[in-house]
Amino acid sequence: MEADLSPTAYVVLGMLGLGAKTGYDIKGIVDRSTRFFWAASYGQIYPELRRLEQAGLVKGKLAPTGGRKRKAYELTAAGRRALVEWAAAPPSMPELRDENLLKLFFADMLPPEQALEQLRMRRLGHEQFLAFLREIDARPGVDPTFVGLVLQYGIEYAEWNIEWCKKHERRLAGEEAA
Amino acid sequence: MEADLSPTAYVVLGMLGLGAKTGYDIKGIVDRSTRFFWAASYGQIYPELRRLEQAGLVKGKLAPTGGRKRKAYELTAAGRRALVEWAAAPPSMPELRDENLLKLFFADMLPPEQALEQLRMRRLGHEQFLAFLREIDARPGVDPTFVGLVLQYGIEYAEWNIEWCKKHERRLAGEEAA
DNA sequence: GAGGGCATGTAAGACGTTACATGATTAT
DNA sequence: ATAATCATGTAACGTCTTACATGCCCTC
Repeated sequence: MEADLSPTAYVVLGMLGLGAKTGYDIKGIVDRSTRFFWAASYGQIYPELRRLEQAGLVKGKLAPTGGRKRKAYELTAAGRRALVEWAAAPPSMPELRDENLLKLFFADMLPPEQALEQLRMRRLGHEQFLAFLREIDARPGVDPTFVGLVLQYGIEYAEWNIEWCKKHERRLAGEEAA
Repeated sequence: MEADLSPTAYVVLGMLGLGAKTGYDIKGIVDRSTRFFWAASYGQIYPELRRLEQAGLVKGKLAPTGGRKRKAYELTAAGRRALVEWAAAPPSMPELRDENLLKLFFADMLPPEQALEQLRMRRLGHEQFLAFLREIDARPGVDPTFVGLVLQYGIEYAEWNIEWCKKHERRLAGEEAA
């Protein structure tokens, strides 16, 4: 019905749907949840909130905490509809953006030992990432089903990557020795 | 040593390193290789080639095919150094961009059956993606080690995603029935 | 009273996509 | 002939990051 919005606009709508109130709030939740597969900065969030308000998809009211300026937003009925419509639409072909994979792709330019080292470092990156996600997972509080599912996805994805790197590290190290 | 370049600049350098000659060439190879984890359009490639030439990292010479305008590029020594330096640098924390995962994250907004349908569609997307990669894999021609490794990564990644979706489809379908 | 968290915002610039425009060559 | 492929490019627009600027509230 309405203009098509950017994925980031849906992040904003979605976070309001999950109970975020302010722009600051949204940023905080994004940083602890979606940021590893979809990040957002203040420079996007605040202007986006205003655009969405103008489009009638969210409604904000001033809700200062003492003397501290604060604007609390809510989804409107139209905003909720837009969010649901987007969430139900069929997903497109997977297309991600992984700079580290790009480095690996061009690792043939490196001497073999350094190329292998790239693989090890990729593994380390995912090990750190796994630790980060496990920490989030350990926090008390019950997540909605799919929020929890995606966190679980992140954990299993990191684990899978670690195993994948190990497997190919072994293989390449063996070939190099041979 | 030199200014820091965008990942896309390294895609251009890297493809020249792998034997691409023209901008058109680079685009074609990207579309058949890195585009699922790093895409690039003509609107980036041609201006980037000129920037890189000005920076002395690539060198182009006119090499028309008959009456058809054509400019063939090569890496300079400095260009090769810049590429190797980047490829050897430690990778950063994984940060990808997956809009479909975002939809899944917000699927709690949907009625359970439609949410489950999102999971099924994510699986279908990865099945198509797998078919696409297998076709590339079946083409004759020997890829350099890490180019082949990353293709293998794509295939295993898609397979893993398919299994992951199946597992959670079963689980959620069971819970829904219960 | 100092530091950290809460809260809002902007400006500049980098990055990237889409749509358009043009034309030669090769295969059917 | 005509469609596909080779080949180059630009302009407009949209997206996103970074760095900066501001100020209140609460805890130590």
